[in-house]
Amino acid sequence: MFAEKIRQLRENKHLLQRQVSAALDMDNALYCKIERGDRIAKREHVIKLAELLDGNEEELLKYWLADKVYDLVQSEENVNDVLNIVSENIVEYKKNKLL
Amino acid sequence: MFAEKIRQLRENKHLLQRQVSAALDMDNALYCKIERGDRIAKREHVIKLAELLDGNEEELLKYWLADKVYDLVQSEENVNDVLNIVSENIVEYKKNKLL
DNA sequence: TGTATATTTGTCAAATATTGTCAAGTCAAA
DNA sequence: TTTGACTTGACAATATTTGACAAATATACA
Repeated sequence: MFAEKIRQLRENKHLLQRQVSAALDMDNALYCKIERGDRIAKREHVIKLAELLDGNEEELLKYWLADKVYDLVQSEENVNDVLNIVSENIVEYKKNKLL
Repeated sequence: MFAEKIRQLRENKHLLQRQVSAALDMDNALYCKIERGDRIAKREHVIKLAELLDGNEEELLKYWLADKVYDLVQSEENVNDVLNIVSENIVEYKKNKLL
């Protein structure tokens, strides 16, 4: 998801992985893994990527987070049940947060 | 969410934290934190808890995971957008997983 | 009040997980 | 067959999470 998006963006700009990873001050092996989805980027990298590749930061962050969420729940049988519990209880969660 | 559930279950059985934590072979300070929601239990502990407190294991696991998901996304503005992305792409995610 | 027991909190060390680096690998184009 | 881009795997460096312990607070009750 996130991986595909940044690859698209990079290719649209005709940039090499090497160039992007240099701009992010990151080993290109690591960038490669991120772009292939076998490593998850850090939040700060997502933000830099959005800027660098002229992507929509908010959107990229959402896909990046979605990947992390999936990562967390993938082992569960009924992923949707879990997502629904979260969704239905957001307000409640926020309340408890204040304590 | 998960925290409240296990507290309920424990109180229903008239057990002390000390007793539950002993049965789980866990420091009771740690169990206390879990029951208050300031620490997240390990999966194995959730399973043992379900058994010990006569709770529904599957349900407890779902609430436990929901907490973890919320933990992950709470900083994001539109949590529901993120959850929807996951939900809508589960099939797609599973496909990519195979590679 | 004073004592005993239960729960909660803070801090630090140990365990685990994540992120980054390096060297070696594949692949395609020239 | 050399070159450049990308990929992979193993390991090192960091960061995060979990657990242990001591001390603080709360609750019950003689």
